[in-house]
Amino acid sequence: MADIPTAAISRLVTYLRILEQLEAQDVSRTSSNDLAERANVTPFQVRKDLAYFGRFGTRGMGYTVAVLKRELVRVLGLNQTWNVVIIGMGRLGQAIANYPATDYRFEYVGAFDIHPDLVGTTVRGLEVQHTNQLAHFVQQQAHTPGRVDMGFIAVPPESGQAAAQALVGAGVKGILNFAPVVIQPRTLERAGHHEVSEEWHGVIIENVDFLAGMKRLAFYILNPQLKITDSEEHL
Amino acid sequence: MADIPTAAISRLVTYLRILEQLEAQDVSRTSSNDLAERANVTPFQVRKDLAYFGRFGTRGMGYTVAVLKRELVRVLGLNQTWNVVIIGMGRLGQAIANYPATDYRFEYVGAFDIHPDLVGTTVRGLEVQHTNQLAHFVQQQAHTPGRVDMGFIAVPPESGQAAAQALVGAGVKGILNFAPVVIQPRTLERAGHHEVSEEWHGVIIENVDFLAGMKRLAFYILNPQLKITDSEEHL
DNA sequence: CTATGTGAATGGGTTCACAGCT
DNA sequence: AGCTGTGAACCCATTCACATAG
Repeated sequence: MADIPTAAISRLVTYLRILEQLEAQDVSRTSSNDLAERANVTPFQVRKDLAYFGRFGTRGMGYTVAVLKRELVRVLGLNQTWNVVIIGMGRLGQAIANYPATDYRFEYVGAFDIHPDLVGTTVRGLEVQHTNQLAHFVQQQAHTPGRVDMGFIAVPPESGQAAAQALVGAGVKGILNFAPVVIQPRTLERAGHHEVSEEWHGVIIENVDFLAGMKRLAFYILNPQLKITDSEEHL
Repeated sequence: MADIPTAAISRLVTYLRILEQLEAQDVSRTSSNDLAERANVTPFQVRKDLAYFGRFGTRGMGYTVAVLKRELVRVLGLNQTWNVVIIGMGRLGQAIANYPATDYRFEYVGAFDIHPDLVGTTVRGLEVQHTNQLAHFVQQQAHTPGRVDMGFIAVPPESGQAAAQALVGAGVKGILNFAPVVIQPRTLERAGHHEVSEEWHGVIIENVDFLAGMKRLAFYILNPQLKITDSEEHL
């Protein structure tokens, strides 16, 4: 397995969501055509995306919803538990923690903030700890079932890099960054150097930035002639 | 102006954020190299992206922060007011409405929900109205300075399409969708038909989906060999 | 000499046509 | 016959090299 377009991964997530929907409606069979229509892509795209990972259908028949769903869950790594810590428990962090139906065994195991008013409060059953406890907490959990797999950054933009640094320094390999700032995959002191420092090696950063979404939307509304039927349909 | 990669727009938003940062630090000049490093892209990319819209630099010198910032603000359409309604005032809708420093004149002018416990409450100075008032509200504001330019969808996924339909039916041309569902650019009854119905013509949909972000992150952590230095750096 | 702006080349993602099962 | 799976064609975004301006 090598060389898979990142956009394909985003689409797989969409296909999976559609399959869940179909299963909830007791639909047991589907096709590349059906999936394509529901995902707003072409049937070619659906088949190609799936082909990166295997052969999940039956020629002449289509796909079995349950089978394809199971396979996509496996491909995406959603049949295992992912333990998450959140840094920044302001309104955004709280909204994330309390978002309903975080299906697929994403478990929030730690919540951190630096604000005295928040430290000690309880959010979704977690006592908010001071961020300076993060490294200690992560190392404490390292060899237990509560091992920290990902960190979510929900702090103000000016604290984003420091939060990322704290996570990476503690050994966390995956970051979902909600702060409107570009996380530099290197230590701050070394910014300017292009070498990725050792502790940042293999760290994955995903961004979720709704302020950017607002601004893109403004642009596209002003420039509708750039007929982007999908704009960022699959982000 | 024609044929601009959608990814370029995402990057412009990033460049603008960097320019704001530089301005706040009283840095008055920059270069494609400097911007590239801060945005985690190549200098070629920066220059090409800017070239789609004009010539903003001085050869041999670089860019003036204030000038480039002003030009990007203009290009992105952020020197005008954008009036926004939010549908869905649960935790997510509230977090969005209260997010600090929604700079650049995005103004929340209406908040809607169908839940009786929420209707009538006040969020960021707005009285939450019942969603069935949406069309009336939008039409009432249509020819006033409070004209609705965009709608944000922050409802549960099963209500996403209905919320979009309500917005489009009311004449709103831009949708920022936070619900984990693919909005179909057609009326529900006509789903299955490929023609985009009249009222959906020219409607722009942008998606912000953090559940999808979590799932992509899980995949990339499991498959680090797909060395995606940027994964979805610019979404 | 420095750094932008841009036409040309490259590379990779999407589209296509059809081969391959059922 | 029907629909998947896939090598090849195509197309478009990124990369590059260099001409241009200061």
